[in-house]
Amino acid sequence: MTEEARPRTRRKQARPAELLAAALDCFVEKGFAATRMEDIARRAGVAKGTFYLYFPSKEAVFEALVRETLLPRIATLELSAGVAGCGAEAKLRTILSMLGQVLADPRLVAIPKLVLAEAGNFPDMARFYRREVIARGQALLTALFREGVETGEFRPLPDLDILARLFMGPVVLTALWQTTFAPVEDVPMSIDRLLSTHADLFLTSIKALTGTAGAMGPRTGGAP
Amino acid sequence: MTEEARPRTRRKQARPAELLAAALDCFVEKGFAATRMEDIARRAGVAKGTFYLYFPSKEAVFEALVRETLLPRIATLELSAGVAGCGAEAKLRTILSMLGQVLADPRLVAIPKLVLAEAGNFPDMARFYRREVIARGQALLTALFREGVETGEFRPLPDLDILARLFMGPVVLTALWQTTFAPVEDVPMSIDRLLSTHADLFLTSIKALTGTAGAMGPRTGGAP
Amino acid sequence: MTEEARPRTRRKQARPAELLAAALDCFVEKGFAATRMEDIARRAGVAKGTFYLYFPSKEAVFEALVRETLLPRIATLELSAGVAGCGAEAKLRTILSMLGQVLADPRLVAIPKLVLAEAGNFPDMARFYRREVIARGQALLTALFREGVETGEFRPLPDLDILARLFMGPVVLTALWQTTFAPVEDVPMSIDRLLSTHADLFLTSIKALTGTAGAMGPRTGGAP
Amino acid sequence: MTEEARPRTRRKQARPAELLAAALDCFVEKGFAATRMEDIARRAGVAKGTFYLYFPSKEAVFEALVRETLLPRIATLELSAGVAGCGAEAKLRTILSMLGQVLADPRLVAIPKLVLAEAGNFPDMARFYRREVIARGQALLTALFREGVETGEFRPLPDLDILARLFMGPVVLTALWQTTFAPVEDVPMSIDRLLSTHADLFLTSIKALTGTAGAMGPRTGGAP
DNA sequence: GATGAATGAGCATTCATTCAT
DNA sequence: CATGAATGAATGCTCATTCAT
Repeated sequence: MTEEARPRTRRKQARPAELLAAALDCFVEKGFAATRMEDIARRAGVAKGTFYLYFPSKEAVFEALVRETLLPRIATLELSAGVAGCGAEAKLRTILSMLGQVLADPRLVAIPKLVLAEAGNFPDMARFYRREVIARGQALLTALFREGVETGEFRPLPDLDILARLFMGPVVLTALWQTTFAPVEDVPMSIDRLLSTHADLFLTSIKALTGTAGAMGPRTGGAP
Repeated sequence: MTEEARPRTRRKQARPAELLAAALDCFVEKGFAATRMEDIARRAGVAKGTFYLYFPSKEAVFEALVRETLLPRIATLELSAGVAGCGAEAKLRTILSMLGQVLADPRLVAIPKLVLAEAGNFPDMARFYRREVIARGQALLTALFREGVETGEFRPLPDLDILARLFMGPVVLTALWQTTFAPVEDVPMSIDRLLSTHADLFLTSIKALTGTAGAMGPRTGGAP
Repeated sequence: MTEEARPRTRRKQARPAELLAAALDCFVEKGFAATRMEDIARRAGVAKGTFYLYFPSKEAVFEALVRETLLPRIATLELSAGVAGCGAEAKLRTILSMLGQVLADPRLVAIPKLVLAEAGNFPDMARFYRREVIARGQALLTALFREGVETGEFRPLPDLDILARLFMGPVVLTALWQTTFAPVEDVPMSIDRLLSTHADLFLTSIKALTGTAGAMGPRTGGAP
Repeated sequence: MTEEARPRTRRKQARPAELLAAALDCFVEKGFAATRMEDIARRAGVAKGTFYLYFPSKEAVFEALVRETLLPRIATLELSAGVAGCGAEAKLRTILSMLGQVLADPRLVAIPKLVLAEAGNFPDMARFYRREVIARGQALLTALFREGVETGEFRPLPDLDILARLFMGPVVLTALWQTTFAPVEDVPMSIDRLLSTHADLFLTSIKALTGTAGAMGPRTGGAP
């Protein structure tokens, strides 16, 4: 009843999101350039013209998609980095695990991939992504590293920017793997395993020396 | 003399390479989809039809480009990894510095970027890349890690595959940065600095504990 | 009170005229082909669909516009030509001055201009215009010339039809100028001056010789 | 032989003109807006794409058409107005007869008609026409009137600009008639008769009095 | 071999018209 | 009566590919 009460109106409200979802599906499947407007429309269950009632052009959908999907994500990350009461290491591990969830969702990883693939044709989009996603992510990580250094959790660290990039490197590689080779590849990669190994290696590299003996002790397992 | 003796023949021999070079220029500049056959032909200084005497289609150029450019690269890497007489660490650093040279050359980084961007439209190409570039690179790194462990340079390491990925992560991220955001970005990133920091962090993480006390000592700088 | 008593009814009565006015505005601004139904509707303050309650198609508005606007005009001209008590010359001058008013009003000249521009696409409209406007105007002028000849105001004149066309020529040219080049042109043309010069030249050409000597002698051809 | 020697080359040379001719045919038949690119191409006997090898857009054909057709015409008129050895009256009559030929050729009159009809959508074209056709024509006529006044052929005339417009009025009206109502009308109009009557009336109005007494007396107003 | 004119399928976008609410 | 969301046919333009010279 409620659902069908005013279908016309209800649809009207839902349309943009439906179209965006359909567009994402298409982009994921065949890439931006190879996706025809009609594909998107048909997948959303509307006629071609209907599309243009909601988005003025193919590029516009792309932009909206990036905007709607990425910004909430990064905001969430920023939030979780801001909570007090736990150390920098814990926050970094949390971030990595949240990124792990993104990496595991094909529809979510697809967006950064699209931006990368189409950046040449959409410089504005590239700039937007750089400013709103990368720069914010980098700022977030840099702040965490500094926090860790200041609290003594991490040893003195130069080049926090570079550190942030090294931290993200495996994440980016995995994103690419998931979007590019996973569809073509039977042997799956364990994202969690990779990320937790990354966390272990990376964090022990930058952590302050605790105790007397070998810092690597715990990781080496049975080292005498 | 010999070189210019039979210009017609010479040209005929050189044509495919000239066309590939022209194609790469175009792809770097405007991406695969946005490059028209005529662009490539004109840049190579031939007529549109001439192109088809050497390559049957646009896709074929792409494939040839990847084949011709990537395979020698990876072969070189394999060679340098094979030479005896130096430790695994030294070899890993050498590889990183060779990759650094690739990263610094826009025309070279462009190719993996193209593969990534167009993988969706060229599954065969993705498979080829996965098999001939990634798998071989991974095998190479895995072998090096194993070598290091066996010689006692590195501590016992599980999951060599994952390690290889972690090792490549920052390289991939940098490649993407160079091809995607560098053209749009004024603030340049120091590739060498990033890679050497990566080498330092990563290698000390996996190296066997030398000496008695804190393994991180050297890196911490002022450790007593 | 009466006027506002039943606004709904009132609006319903006024709608067609409002829509026609809006349509005319649009046609004047951007031409018939470039005017979208939505433009007209929005300018009239109604929704697109409402338009179709009053006019079945875009063409229909056009036809109604011509019908509603032109017929009263020509009727007025016919009336003023019919009044007795003044000579043919006076009537012709009156007509010219009435036409001058039409020429000075952009919204009025626009209609004939539209008919001309779109005649190819609306043969029926062209026929209607030819029959109801041109033919009646021509009949009116022919009658006036004949009247002048009969009363001795004008000299004997052959080809009254041609004369009517010559009389209207400058009017038509001015209409075109106003609708086509005036919007694009800074140097304005004095319509009144042109029309009065036209009246002077034209009328003295056809008037009977007054005074003693044959003023028009040369023109009469065979006068010794 | 010569004709078919190098058909490919020959066609290449002839194509633009063929396309222009085809376009004119289409425009004459259905107007600019209603003419589809494919109509033009098909009528020229080529494929749609071929059209774009020669003209970058629909508008471009229009412009080329106006340029190629009108400019030579007006140049011819200017030439014939420049020849010495005959009076201003003779030259005006010559001009009128040349215009008569234009008016009699449907394909020729169609062009000014198109300009008029589409001026709203192509302000540049309107400006071009105004500058290159109208202004030059007007200058030409004005010069002729001045010449006649100076040689004593014509009586002193004020407002030469207005005179030029009055002279052209019937020509313009006829042009419109031919393009707009003639296709819809069975009763044809004798162009020659109209133009020669126009010449007679108009010229005798402005000619100097040749007889004894002041023929123009009445018109000059204050002549004693 | 080399050329470049010709092709025509393909696609983004527009807009008059309909009809469920 | 009024609305405006939905439609889909229509059209300008692009570009990979072919082939006569």
